[in-house]
Amino acid sequence: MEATPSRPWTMQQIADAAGVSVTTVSHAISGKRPVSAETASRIRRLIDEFGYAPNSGAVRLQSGRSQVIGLAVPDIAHPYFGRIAKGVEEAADSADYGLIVASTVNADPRREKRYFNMLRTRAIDGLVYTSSRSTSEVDELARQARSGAPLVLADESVPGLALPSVTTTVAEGAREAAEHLRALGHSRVAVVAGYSGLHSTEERAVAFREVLPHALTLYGDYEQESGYRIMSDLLANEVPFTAVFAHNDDMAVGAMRRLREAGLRVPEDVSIVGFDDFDVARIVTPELTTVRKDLVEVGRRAARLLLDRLATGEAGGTEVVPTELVVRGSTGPART
Amino acid sequence: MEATPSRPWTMQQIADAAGVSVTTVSHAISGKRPVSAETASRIRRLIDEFGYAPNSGAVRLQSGRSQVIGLAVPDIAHPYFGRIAKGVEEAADSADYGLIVASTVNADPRREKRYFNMLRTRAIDGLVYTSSRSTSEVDELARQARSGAPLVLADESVPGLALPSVTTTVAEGAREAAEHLRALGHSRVAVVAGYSGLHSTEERAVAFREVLPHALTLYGDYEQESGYRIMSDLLANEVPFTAVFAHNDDMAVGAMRRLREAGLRVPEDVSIVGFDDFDVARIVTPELTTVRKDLVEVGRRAARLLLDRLATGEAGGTEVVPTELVVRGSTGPART
DNA sequence: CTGTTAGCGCTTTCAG
DNA sequence: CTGAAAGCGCTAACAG
Repeated sequence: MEATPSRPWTMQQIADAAGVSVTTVSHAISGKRPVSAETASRIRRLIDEFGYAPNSGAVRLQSGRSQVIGLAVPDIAHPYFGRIAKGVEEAADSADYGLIVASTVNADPRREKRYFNMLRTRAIDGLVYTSSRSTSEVDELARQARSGAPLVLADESVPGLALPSVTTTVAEGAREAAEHLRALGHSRVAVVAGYSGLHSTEERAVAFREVLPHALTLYGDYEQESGYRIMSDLLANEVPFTAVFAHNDDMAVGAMRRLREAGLRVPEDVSIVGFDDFDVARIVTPELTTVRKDLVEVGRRAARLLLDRLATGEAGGTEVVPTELVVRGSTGPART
Repeated sequence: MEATPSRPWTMQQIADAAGVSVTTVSHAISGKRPVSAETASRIRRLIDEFGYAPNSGAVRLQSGRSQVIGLAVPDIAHPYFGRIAKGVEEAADSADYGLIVASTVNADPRREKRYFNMLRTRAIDGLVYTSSRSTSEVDELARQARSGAPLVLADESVPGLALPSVTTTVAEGAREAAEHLRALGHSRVAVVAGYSGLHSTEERAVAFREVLPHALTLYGDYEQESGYRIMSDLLANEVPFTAVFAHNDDMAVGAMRRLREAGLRVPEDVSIVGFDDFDVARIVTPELTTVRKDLVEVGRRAARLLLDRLATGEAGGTEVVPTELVVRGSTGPART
């Protein structure tokens, strides 16, 4: 089998075939200068026939732009980041930009620097960053921001970092969840929170307690197992509660599993509210009451913010995507 | 705020600062030619100090290579493709390649052509393709394959297309599932299959019937709802069966939901086997017996196959990743 | 061990 | 409306 595709056509070859100069071919393609109708159509025909496409390296070198943006995520396989990625890809694609995905897993220092390096080599024109908790990252982020690199934060803003960002109304969401529970008569509520270092985790915890001041807050790691474990601890210590608010659906499901194992019924004995509205929320029985977060939209807007900046040169501000409480079967009146 | 990052340093500037020619700087970086130890270290220091990184457009134009590969997936937000993407990214990253993700959703013709176009513009050096069912795609794929484009198929091979690919032992998986059910005494089994057009769907259906020849096969679309719907039809027609084999976990869960609504117990009345071993398999009650597919490994190997080809020029062959039957609570002895 | 020179394929002045 | 020519930043002969 032949190893390498045949050498691609160059603009010069199209020009020769059309009997014009490369300048004319270039302008016929870009439309930045008038070209006689007849010549233009001849060139177009030749381009189609040859299957010519301009060499991206040459375009990039000449223009200084790569028409590619980057997306840094901890784990592309996780549905949470997958959704953000989907939105980013969608917006990038419709602006005719490519999307390079770089994983930030494991805080591997080499990988950590990778996307910033892409920015410096001009492999990408800008970067959508979904925050991790690593402080070395935050330092680098701050440095890049100061140097004016086109950077947008998606989903998670970093306090003290004046970077354009797209977040969601997690505080409102948490407040709504709390009000929903309070309206059902719950007053003793356990909160299964996310990483304690994350800004959005704190926002939720604080907002929730504004409505239910005595909510007992325990921190997990957003994984199902931590919901399970925290619930185990609560049960082992005979902590009295009639409702649980988990910072994501996975932990809610973990908590629910533990409750079921303990012989407690949802929602008769304990009500549960999750966060995110992922697929699991509709798979468990009863279906989960949860706060929906439109992460695809977050990704879409983050990319648009970045693309706008690349187009206009003006760093945009901050956008907020609304959350929405979705009431399903996992919440009911407090047992009295 | 300043709009654009300051113009990056060029190799010439490093050379001037070091008092040498660009050639020497270039070789000091690449190591393709000896450079005096002293000069080399001076250059290295300057590079660090300036934060210099070679312009990727220039490198690309010069070398004809972009150090980026592409991944075409129907939907990056779907955990199925997210896992493949994770493996591909991992392998690409460790070979110092970037990864451009292109979505192929909705069979939008413009998007469909996009990654092939990237190949032609040399924006990517090769492509990992996860098959869709669109025949226009298959034609284009065949054309590209013939022209020797560096292409690797991941997860799904296309019969009649001699392209390097990485698949899984779905037939063995289906056979194992069938044997497991037969050993439990099941003989009337309903199969909730995937898209009828997909090669891997047929493979599973055929292999399953080799063991359980009378299995009634009904085609769905891999979505949970289709499992639900197919189960409804089966029930409405009073088709007798004691077990269900679904081609993925989502459809298994849909079928399970419908069974529960009909008052049937799993596994006492009906046993269920899924496929993939996704998170849902462990969330439902009882936990799902399923055939595990290591999609991250599929992605990893597909990328490696592609990268090897780019490095050596030799198109690799076909690799197969093993599946594994995972027995959990959703299967039990046939009701007699 | 180092420098000079010629491009890679394209866009964009500057001149018709 | 069209061309010639000068680079964009880098690598790789070729020549010391």
